[in-house]
Amino acid sequence: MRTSSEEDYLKAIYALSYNNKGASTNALANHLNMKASSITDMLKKLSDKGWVNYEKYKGATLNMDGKIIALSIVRKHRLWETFLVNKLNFKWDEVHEIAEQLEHIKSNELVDRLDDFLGNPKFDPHGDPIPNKDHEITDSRKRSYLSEVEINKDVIIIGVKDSSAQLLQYLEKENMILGKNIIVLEIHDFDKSLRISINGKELNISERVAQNVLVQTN
Amino acid sequence: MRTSSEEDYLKAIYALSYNNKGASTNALANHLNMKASSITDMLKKLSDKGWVNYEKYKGATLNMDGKIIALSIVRKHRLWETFLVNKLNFKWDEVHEIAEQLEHIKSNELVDRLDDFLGNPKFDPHGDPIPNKDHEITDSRKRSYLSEVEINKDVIIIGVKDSSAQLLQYLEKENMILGKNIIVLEIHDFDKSLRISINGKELNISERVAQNVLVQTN
DNA sequence: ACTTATATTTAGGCAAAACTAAATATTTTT
DNA sequence: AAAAATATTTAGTTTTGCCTAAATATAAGT
Repeated sequence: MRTSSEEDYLKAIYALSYNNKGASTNALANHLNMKASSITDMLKKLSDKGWVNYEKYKGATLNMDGKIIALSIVRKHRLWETFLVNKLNFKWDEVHEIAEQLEHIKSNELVDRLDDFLGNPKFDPHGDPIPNKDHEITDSRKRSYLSEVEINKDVIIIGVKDSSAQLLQYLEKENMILGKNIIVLEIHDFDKSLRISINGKELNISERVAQNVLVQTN
Repeated sequence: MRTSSEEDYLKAIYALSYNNKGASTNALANHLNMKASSITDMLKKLSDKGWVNYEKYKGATLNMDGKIIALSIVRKHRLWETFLVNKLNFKWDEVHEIAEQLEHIKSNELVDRLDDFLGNPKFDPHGDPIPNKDHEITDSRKRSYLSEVEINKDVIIIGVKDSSAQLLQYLEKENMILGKNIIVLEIHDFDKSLRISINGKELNISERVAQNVLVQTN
């Protein structure tokens, strides 16, 4: 058995691990809004429980068991977000906090039935892939940030990097919502801002925004 | 703000309070599977927080604020049970434990949207009334236990008293499920067991079972 | 009413998960 | 390579919510 708190740590380590590099104590403390000493304590515990590889001063990586748990939490989080948006008509910027709670509900049966009820979605409302029952992510889409897309290529919005309410509300206002087609018309040399076409309308957006909008390019 | 644990206590006090009589320490300890000393601790705390009237050796009652919280938890529990049965096709004996977790999810918006999504049900799958947004229970049905129904009266199953898996599975097997019509044909003097008619079929059930089946009599 | 039984509270303790402050490692800069 | 800066760990506390054991209050039986 495991606590919600332990699950949060495993998810954080998963989120902060890139290309086989582990998550550092400070990165975790920052991500989880806790003090570094609390992280050290918990990493020892997670290591004792056999979910995490931890060596003093060297950060933490997930082992197989830990990764499976982390992916099952991510799966639950993204399925619940899908439920909230698709069934209860929440906006995509309103669901994160609630899903943070729902992801800790314990019942495999529940998750799998929810998955079926939603029609076994492959992606959540933010465009992030949903791990399947076997904890695998099979995402065949070619994705990149809008800031890196070549000119005149037709792309589809599939998500955001920063999912803060501010950004999501901005996108909403500009009608840059999930599933919309976009063409990058021009990139201004001066500030790297973009002129894009969406719904036949033209629109300028900053580099900052473009760096946070995830698009499908194939 | 309040913890899940505090919510559990408030719900328990609500459940154990009959006709203006409060809940005793031991009754609460028994209901919550805890030791009496733990109950005393928490009653003091809940009293300090202004939700509970507590006097040493005299048990606890909910005040207005406490009652509203308890009813909001009951509301969430019963709405989630309805969701699990009506939307995810769980059986009514499988949902209690999951609903015990879901009832602690914090978001008024979520509860109200869930309520709408389910079509504002008045009763949960066990036949218990669901408090509305204003924490009111408006149950106009005349209900009684099957053991108390007069002979030859046509009644409808609306719930159970004991919601243990054993009983629910027994009822399922005998096809005594929610919404079914029943007529009590005879009550045997010897052991107070009942011969009933359900779906045109006749069937004997024990007094014990009849005492736990809730029916609508009007 | 007095004794026994039961219920409740008090006192002290423990584990989880956070914290602060101080000590120690590691990394970076000069 | 030494000094300074940064990162991490250790040691000791705190709060929450439970526990056990002992003390006290209330209720029941004769």
